[in-house]
Amino acid sequence: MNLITLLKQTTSKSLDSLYQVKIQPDQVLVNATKPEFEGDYTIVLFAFVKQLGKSPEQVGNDLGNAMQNALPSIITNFNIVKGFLNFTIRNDYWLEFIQHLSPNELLPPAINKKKIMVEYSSPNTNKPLHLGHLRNNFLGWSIAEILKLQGHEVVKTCIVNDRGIHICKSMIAWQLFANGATPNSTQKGDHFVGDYYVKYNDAFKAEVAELVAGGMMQETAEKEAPILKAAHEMLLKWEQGDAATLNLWKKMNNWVYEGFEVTYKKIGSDFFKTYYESNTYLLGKELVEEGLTKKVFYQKEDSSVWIDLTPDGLDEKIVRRKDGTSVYMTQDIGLAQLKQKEFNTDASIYVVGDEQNYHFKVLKLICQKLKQPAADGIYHLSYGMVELPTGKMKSREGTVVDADDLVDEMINISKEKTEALGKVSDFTQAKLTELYNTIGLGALKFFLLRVDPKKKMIFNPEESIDFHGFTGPFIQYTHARIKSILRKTGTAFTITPNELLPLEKQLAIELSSFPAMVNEAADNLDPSKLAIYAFNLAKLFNTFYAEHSISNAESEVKKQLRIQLGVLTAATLQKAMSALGIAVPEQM
RNA sequence: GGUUCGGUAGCUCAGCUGGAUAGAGCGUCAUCCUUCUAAGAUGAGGGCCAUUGGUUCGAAUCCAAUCCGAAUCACCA
Repeated sequence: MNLITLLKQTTSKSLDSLYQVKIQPDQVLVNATKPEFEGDYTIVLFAFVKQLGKSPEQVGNDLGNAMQNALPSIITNFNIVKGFLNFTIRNDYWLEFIQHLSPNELLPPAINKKKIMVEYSSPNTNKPLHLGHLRNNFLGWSIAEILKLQGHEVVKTCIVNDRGIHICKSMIAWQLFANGATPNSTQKGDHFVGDYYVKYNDAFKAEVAELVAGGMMQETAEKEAPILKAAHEMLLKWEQGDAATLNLWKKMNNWVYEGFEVTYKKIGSDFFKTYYESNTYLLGKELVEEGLTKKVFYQKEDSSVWIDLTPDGLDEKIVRRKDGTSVYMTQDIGLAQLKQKEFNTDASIYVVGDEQNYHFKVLKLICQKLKQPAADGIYHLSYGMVELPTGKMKSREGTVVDADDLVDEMINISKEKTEALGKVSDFTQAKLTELYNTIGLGALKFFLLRVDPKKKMIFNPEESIDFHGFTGPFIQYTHARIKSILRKTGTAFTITPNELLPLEKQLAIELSSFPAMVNEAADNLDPSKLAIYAFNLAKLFNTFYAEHSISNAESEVKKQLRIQLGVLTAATLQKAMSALGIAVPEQM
C-alpha cells in the first residue's frame, strides 16, 4: 500500500482509539515535510485539535506515540512543531522499497477498468495544422496514454470537418486563382489548399472595400461580396450533390489528407476511428422528432425547432432550422449517439478548445434531457488557446505558427545543438535522424504539455523553445546520462543495503509517489502534472548525481544501491515521458 | 448587458479540496569539468500573490464587491 494512504488510515484509527472520534482517512492532511524541519511526512493537526478541545502539543504527542506503536517497522521518530506532527520514516522501509521495486511495478494498482473514448485533433480541411492544433493533438494523445496507464481501455477518435462553407471558400478561390495548379513536391497538399483559403479572404476583403468605397455599409458589404455569394452557391451545390462540385471537393480534400497524414505520422497522432462530417452531418434528424415527442423540444410558428434551456441558466437553442436542415448541435448529438452505438463507452472525452465551452455544456444538457445513455459520460476537456504576443492566431489572416514549420525548426535546432556538443559521433545517419526527431519533438511536446490545459498560453516565435531547464530535452538528457552510467556499471543488485544518505532517501520518496501522480494526472485529465513530476525527479537525480558517485561509490553496497536508484529513476522517467508522447534516448 | 474562465518574480509558468519563511525554469551575476554525459550542479538577486472587505487559530488558496483581460451568448462550424 501507498505510504501516505497508510499514514492517513493509521491516523484515523489512532484518533478513534485515543479519543473516540471518527475522522475519515481522506480528511487527514499528509504533506511532505519541509526541508527545514526534521522528518519525512507531516500530519497537520489543526484540523482535529479544535473538535478534541486539546492543545496541538497534547494531540501531537498522543497521536505520535500511537502511530509509532502501530507502525513500528515504518516510523522511527516524530517531533511536533506548533500544529505540525513530523514523522521520520525508517531507512529500512525505503531500503526495502528500493530493493524490491522492479521497474514494472511503478504503475498505480489497477482500478475498475472503463472504456473511454478520446476524441481529439478534429481538423478542418481548408487549411494546414497550426500550433493550436498541436496542443490539441498532444493533449489528446497524452490523455489517452495516461488513462491507459491507469488500466482503462481507450478508443481514440477524430472527427474531420470536411464539409461546410470553409472548404467551399478554399474551393472557390482555387477555381478563380489557381489556373489548374496542383500541389507539387515543394508544397504539401494541406498547405496548398490553405493558401487558397488565405487568397479567398484577401479577395473578400478587397471586394468589401470596393463596395464600401461605392457607398455601401460595411455590414451589408460583408454579406454582398460576390466571392462570398459564390462560396454559398457552391455549398448549396455540394448539398444538392452536384457532380462537378463533389469532384473538386474530393480532389482538394484528398490533397489535404495527404498533407495531414505526413504531419500526423511525424507528431505521432493516431486514431482508432476517423469520422467525417460529410457522413455524419445528417445524423440527429430523427432525434429532433424524438425530442418533440418527449416534449424536450418545441416548435415555433415558422416550424423551426428549439429547446428552452433558460431553466438551466442558459438560453434558448435552435436544433432544427425552419428549412428543415439540422444545425451543428444536432449533428453532435447524433454523432454522440452513433459513437455510443458503435463503441458503448463509459465515458467520452472531447478535446476541444475553450471557445466551445458553451456548446459542450448545451450538448451534454440536451443529451441528458433526451435521456441518451451516453449523456452523463460526456466530458469536454477544454483547453486554452495558444496565442502569440500579438494576440490570437488567425488562419484566414495567415498569422499562424504552422505546425510543420515549427516541428521542422525544432528538429533543426536539436540537430545543431547535438552537433555542437559532439556526444554522438558514433551514431549512424539513421540513428542521428531519429535522435534529432526525438529531441526536437520532445522539446515541443513538453513545452505544450507542461502547462495546465485549461489555461491559455503564449508562444513567442521570436524566442525559440528552450532546451535547458524545465524542458523535454533536460529530462531526456537525464535519462541518457543514467543509461550511460548503467552501460558501464551493469545493473546487478545482489547485496542488501543497510544505510541511506539524505539524497538517496529523497530519490526513493520521489520515486514512490509516481503512481499517485499518474492517478492525479488521470483524474484531472492533466498531463502537466506528469510533466512537472518528471522534471522534479530528473532535477533531483541530477543533484544526487553531482553529490554522489555511482561507479566510484564509497563501497560496493553503496554502488549497488545507487545503480538500483538509477535503474528505477530511468524507468520512471521513461514511463512518465512516454505518457506525454515523448521518447527518451539512450544516448544524446 | 448575461454567463464562464483567468490576473502569482522582468518573461513563461507551478502552488488554489485553506497550513510552517510563496516555488521552478528562462534571463542577470558569481562559482564548479585531469573523476560516472556541463543539454548538468551550486549560490546570489528578484514578490503589496490585481484591489478592497469578509470567514478562520491560520488565506495566494474560500466568500463578496471592484478593476483589468479573454471566451461565449448565431437558423456559423
